Amino acid sequence: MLRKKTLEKRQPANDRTALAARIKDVALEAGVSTATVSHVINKTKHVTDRTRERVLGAIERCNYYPNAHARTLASGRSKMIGLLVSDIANPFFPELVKSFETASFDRGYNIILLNTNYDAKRAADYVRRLIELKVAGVALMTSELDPALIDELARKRVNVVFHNLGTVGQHMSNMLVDYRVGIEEAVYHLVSLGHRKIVHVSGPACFRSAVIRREAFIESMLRHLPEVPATVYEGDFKFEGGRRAASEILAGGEMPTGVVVANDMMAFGVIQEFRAAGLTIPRDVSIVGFDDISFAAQTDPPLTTVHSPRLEIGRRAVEALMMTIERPGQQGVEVRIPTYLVKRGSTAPPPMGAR
Amino acid sequence: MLRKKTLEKRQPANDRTALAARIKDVALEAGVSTATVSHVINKTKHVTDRTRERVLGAIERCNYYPNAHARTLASGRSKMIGLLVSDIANPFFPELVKSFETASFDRGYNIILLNTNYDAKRAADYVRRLIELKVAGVALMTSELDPALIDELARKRVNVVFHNLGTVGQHMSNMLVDYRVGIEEAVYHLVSLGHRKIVHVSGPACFRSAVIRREAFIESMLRHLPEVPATVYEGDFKFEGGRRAASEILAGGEMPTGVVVANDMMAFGVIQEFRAAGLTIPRDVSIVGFDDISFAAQTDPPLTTVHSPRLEIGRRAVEALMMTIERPGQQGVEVRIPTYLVKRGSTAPPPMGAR
DNA sequence: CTCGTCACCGTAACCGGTTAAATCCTCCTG
DNA sequence: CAGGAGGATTTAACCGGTTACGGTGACGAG
Repeated sequence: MLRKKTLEKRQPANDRTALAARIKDVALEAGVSTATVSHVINKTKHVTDRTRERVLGAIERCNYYPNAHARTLASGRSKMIGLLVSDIANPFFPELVKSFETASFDRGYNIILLNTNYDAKRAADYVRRLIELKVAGVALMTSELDPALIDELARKRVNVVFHNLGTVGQHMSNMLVDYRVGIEEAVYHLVSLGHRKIVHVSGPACFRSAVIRREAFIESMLRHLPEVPATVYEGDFKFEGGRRAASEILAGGEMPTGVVVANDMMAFGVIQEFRAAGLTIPRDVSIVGFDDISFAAQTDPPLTTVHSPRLEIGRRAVEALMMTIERPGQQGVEVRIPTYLVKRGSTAPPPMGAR
Repeated sequence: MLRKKTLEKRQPANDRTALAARIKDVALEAGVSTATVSHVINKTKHVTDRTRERVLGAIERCNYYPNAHARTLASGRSKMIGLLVSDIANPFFPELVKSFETASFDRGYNIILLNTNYDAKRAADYVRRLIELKVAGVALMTSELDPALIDELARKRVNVVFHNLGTVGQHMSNMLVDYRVGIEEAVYHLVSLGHRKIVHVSGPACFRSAVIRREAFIESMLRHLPEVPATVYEGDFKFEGGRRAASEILAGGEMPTGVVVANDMMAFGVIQEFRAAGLTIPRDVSIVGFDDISFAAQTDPPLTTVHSPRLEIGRRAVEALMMTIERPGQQGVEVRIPTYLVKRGSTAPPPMGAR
């Protein structure tokens, strides 16, 4: 890769244009110094109109693309953001990624997407790579994070934004998605329709989000129906888990009239299993999902579900990062994002006999 | 960002460990030159076991992370790949991205995800950024690509892999997904079930993939039912477009017994609209989708659809890129990936009266 | 004992930019 | 007309690595 010595370096700029022109070639072509070219590109110093035009013309003629690596190396500023997600194929993430990407793009940043696949070791490997890349910031939209990693990020003074995790601090922000309000609205919705036998199908206990939703459900039940014991079936956040939970419910003693499910995929599984058993939704049982994935509006019946604002999470996460990137030493922020119920067709008053 | 002069540079390594240790600090700590450290890290030259251990120890003690930018700048080799997609929220892409990411990770590459949102201007902007980043390669998994852009990539000798597009050439490969075989299987499947009145709901004519599927449908019909005119309704690749197409079909004269739909989302729309009109799937009408998105297996009835192997596309795209990255000057490859029919519950023999 | 070879390691140029500080003009003021 | 003042440019050090090339010491052969 090293260029041959003196002679070749003196070759006219246009010999290089076919390949990669360097700032030096542009400077030569424009008859100015590399510093001036740099200042024109970055608008870091005032330059005469005439000079600027000469430089811009030269850039054009050389078909010059500044080398981003040389740039960040010299300036210490990078235009890249790392985005860690657990599983991009999980319908929760694509929209989050999309809005995150859009918001980053608008600010001139590129994102490096990292899919941990729920693997903590892999997440650790990724974090190391991101540090080596000297990224401007990292968004950790996953849950499987070793505290040691977070320490490492803190030591390296990397700007970070978490998703329902770490405490905020120097260059560390947190997106606090409030699952509670959504679950509360869901339970209240069913209760005000007249339901009293309401159960919950939760996610796996190893997911923090699942636990929070579960606890929120229990709390809400206690608030609205203190005399009814809150029953919970554990699923796996997947379609099959929903089916299994539903068949457990069917096998159990008393049939509930309302089910609050911890995510939409499982809710679909529950619905399918109930249907297979001859029940009609929402006539016999009301179902509430969680997430409001894009499909939820288009199933039959359309799913009543708690909307978790993925677009907003992505956008606000970038904003939070920008805050700490642009003002180093600034304290991070805690952004609270509420969830809310979207009423559709999978809920209705309980059947007469069950009231 | 520039460090203060001479004195500070002489400070002992451990003053820097808290921040970012440089290769120089590691060399000092190990009592060797930076060249040796570099060789140990990259295994580019043989080094005594004793020396290697000293270096590794120093790296450990300094908590040293090599600067990736300095590395690519000096070596001219980058460990990043650009991945352009049209819309990550489109259910076709997440799995593709996932397998692409996994395959890249395994080879030590990081991916930069770029979402063009079907916007050619944006795609152009992205390509420019990627060139500035001197990425090792670019995967263009979108359709809205200006030929001028492709020229630019060719001029800059960037390794590229397309998705059903550009011809292969120097450092340019192509993933040729064969929609034809899948459509053919779909039509043949319906024909052998006894269907004769089969129509197609296509995607918008501005999508190349939609046009190919449409033409494949017409061809297959001509092959199997030369006496029946092939009817096509144009949709938009979205749920709503499916519904609209279905209502057109219902409004039209003769009701078909089989519908081949150009993607699954529209197929769901078609099914919903037919149901609303009192029809039962597949008793009254058989529906075949295209894509085999993960939901397809879990709807009611499960959707018979053409599987388009997204996981394989991602994996093979990375392989193709690696080929041209590792052997520069090598001709690109054309990878042909077939699609195939997955029979599920949305197809059945036509109703008796219609045979 | 001298010399060549070989294995190992260090020196220093270079990658392509940024930017503090120095230089060079031009113009204004006393 | 000398002496700044101040804006436009240039000079050159630096970012943190890689790597061609040269130097050094041990050792075997002549």
